[in-house]
Amino acid sequence: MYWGQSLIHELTGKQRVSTGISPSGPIHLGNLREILTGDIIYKSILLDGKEADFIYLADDMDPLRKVYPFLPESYKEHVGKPLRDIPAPQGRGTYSDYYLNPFMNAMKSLDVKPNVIKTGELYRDGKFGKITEKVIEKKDEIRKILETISGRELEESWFPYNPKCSSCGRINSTTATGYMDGKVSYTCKCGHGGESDIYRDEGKLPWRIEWPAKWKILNVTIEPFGKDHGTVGGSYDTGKEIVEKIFDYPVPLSLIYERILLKGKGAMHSSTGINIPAEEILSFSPPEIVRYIMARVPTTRHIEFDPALGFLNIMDEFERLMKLEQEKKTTDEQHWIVALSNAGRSYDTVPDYRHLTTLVQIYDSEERIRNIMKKEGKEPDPLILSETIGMARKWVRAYAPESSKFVLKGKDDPVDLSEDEKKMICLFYNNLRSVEDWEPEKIHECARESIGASGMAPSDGFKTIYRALIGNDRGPRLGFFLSVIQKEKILARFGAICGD
RNA sequence: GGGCCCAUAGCUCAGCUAGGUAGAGCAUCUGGCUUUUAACCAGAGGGUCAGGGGUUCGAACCCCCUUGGGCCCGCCA
Repeated sequence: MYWGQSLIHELTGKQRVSTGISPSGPIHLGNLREILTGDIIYKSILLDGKEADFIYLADDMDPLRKVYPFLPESYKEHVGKPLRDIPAPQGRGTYSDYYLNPFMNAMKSLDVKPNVIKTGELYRDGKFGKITEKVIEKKDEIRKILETISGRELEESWFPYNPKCSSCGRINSTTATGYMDGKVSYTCKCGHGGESDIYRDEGKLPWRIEWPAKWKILNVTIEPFGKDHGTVGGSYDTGKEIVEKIFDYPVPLSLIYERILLKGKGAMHSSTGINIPAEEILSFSPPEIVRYIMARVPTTRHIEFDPALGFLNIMDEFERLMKLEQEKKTTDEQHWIVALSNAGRSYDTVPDYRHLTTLVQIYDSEERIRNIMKKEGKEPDPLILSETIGMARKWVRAYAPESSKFVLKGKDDPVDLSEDEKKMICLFYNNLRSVEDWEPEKIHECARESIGASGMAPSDGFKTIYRALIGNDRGPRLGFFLSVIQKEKILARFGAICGD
């Protein structure tokens, strides 16, 4: 049974899947696993014939933790302020929106359409007010839960609500000094003191309390999260206890997902620079493949992502699977994987990516490539083709191994050939001139005959031809390769070599 | 110190929440097609399922232990 299906199979009643990412930096492929796992589960529930909805929380009330490597030193003064109160590193708007917006676009192209909720707005609208009253009322019980389960001791001055200083704007430098009628009084390290209204965005609950509070006020029933939260004594453990004992709400079903590693580099983190931003991966990978990468394996397994040849293999695997699906030969499990890889557009028009990586190295013109594919009997959706051509170009430029790249030699470029090799090339050249139909098979046959007639071993003959054309011992399948290049161009090159 | 995941053919992995004769792709070898950016077709060889113990008529699968590897674990998220 498909992993997504077995997970949700026994659930009853309407489900609400919740995910969230703190928009503190560029969102990368590793972070994408959170939201895609949520989306896969949400859609699995629907596919299983049950009711569900899907929310995404942008935690823009979270404070900036530190000056990340990608930020200017001047951001030091913003450390401790909520992300939604900090200016964007570039351009206008807020820090949180600056990183959130590109991510939203990425989500859209991945066909992930949750109900987006900004945590800051929940605070602003007083949604956390009532539950915060309860938290403060039961603060001793909560303290005990946190201390017992997480095994750490809280400071004497600990208070389950962090007021935001109305003077310096930080929420990590205040100390609560009292509570009365929905207002928390505080003093701040900046010297200021005041009151913070828990029914407004004048402070926030600490993470370990905010999380279960969100479950309760948003009626969450299932939530995926990274393994770091799932560790013993971690925030899921304490959240579970708090939500049940204090908030009287059943703990949501947990779904712990493993990390995504970059092949040969290690786990993806925004801070280490080992990562591929979401926009970047979508610049060379069709969205279906990004979904497929997450959908094909259970969440408990780590994923090693190889953007070079490994990516091409995943592409092939996916295209093969698509073909099976079209022929209705998929197993139940494969069928689910196909359904969950869908990015909201028609699959049968996704073009042959590997093929395109060769074509884009020969032609700049999209029109040309389109015509060639047409001649081969493939007619992908024009829009998708054009998009995928751009992706294949990007892949060749940025990720392809050297062995997968080539440059067609110019007519008069020098080439080092022995007498025998030259003789064979010229024989091929002469034979090629009489080839009427400029088609892969005909050309290939012509090459074989010419090599044979020259007395060279086939493998040496092909190497020689590639050397003359691209200065390399290997190249794309010869017949196909020459067929997509103008005959005159090929003849001109060989003619020049033969002194014709 | 604690937790999660992984260990199955040379390589990458499936099979483990149905316990019932060990699988796929690639690689290798044979035959066909007188190579081709990891070509295609037909076939073959290849495994002490990391090791040990337990449960069972029967274990890759369930339980315990050991070994090796990956990741996570103050606060904050």
